[in-house]
Amino acid sequence: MKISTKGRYGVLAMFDLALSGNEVPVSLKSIADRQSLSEHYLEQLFGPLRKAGLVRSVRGAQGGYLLARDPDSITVGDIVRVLEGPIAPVECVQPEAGGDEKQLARDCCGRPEVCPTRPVWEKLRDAMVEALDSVSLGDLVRQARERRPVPMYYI
Amino acid sequence: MKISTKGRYGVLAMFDLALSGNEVPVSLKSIADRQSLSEHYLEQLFGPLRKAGLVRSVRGAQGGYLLARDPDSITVGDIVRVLEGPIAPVECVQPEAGGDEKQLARDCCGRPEVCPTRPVWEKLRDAMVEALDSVSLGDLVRQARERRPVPMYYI
DNA sequence: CCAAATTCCGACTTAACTGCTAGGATATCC
DNA sequence: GGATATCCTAGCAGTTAAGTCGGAATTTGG
Repeated sequence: MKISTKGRYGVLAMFDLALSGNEVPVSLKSIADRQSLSEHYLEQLFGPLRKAGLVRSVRGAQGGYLLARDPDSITVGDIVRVLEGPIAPVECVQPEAGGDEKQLARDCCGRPEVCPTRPVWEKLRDAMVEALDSVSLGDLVRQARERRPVPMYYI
Repeated sequence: MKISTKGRYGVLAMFDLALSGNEVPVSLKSIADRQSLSEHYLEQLFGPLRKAGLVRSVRGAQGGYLLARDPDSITVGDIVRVLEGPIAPVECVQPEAGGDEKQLARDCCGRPEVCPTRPVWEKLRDAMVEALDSVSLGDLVRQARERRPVPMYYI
């Protein structure tokens, strides 16, 4: 029941990007240094994030990444879905909503009748989706600024 | 973000136990047959479940397992915690409640200041705990009976 | 135009975990 | 006493997690 480092590091890196203002590109190296992550490993995460349209890249010296959208419009759920796949505690409740749920319900667990435990997993899935989609990068940035007023040189 | 087969099979097997009335012991073999699971694999799950006090065992011929408590007092969360460990999306929010949360908060992610993404994981954890603890075996049994009125021989 | 910085891409590695299976000891009912 | 069970420990093949490595392509500053 854990999310992997992909999800954790991905959210942290995206938070870092959001906190950095989004005016000039931010290099993975600087993110890796600030957040104590492996630069090479971050590369693996930003490929999918770019393809999913959550970040834009700028190649070459002084290049890096920028959020592709407003921080308030990017939820933690968006990031997790890209890096970890569909938010679902078990495969048979993966579509997350609508679609061919009805059909899935019948085949679930390889039995013809409806799986008796399915309702719990659906409830769990919905709770997870709600929790992750209700928090945006903008929210995280504002929370962080409250705790540590402004990124300034006190010392 | 998936729960493993331990959790899935465990909940299904406990549901089977609850559905079976809890008057005579139910053997793992019969559960395995009904739910299409491996008997040997179920054994691995019922050791911990017994040690955690969720089921009682009766050894010998005509033996098997019984729920140790009222089906309404055993939640899906109880079962999942035994078989999958603490319900928490990341390690640094594991205590689930109270305790030395404050202290953990500071050391989280190996940095001295508070981890900026921690609030999301706490929110997710709480949502998961609430979803899993709000459903009992009794609830599942009643739901199942509604759909398939009574376990009777129709054919 | 060159060198440094940086994204981009794919392969490789190591360790741990998952999902079983095997075999046997012990207890109990008929 | 034999069939039926739980109990316990070990092993094992396949997958995944978490990174590492090396190098190509692209851009900027000097």
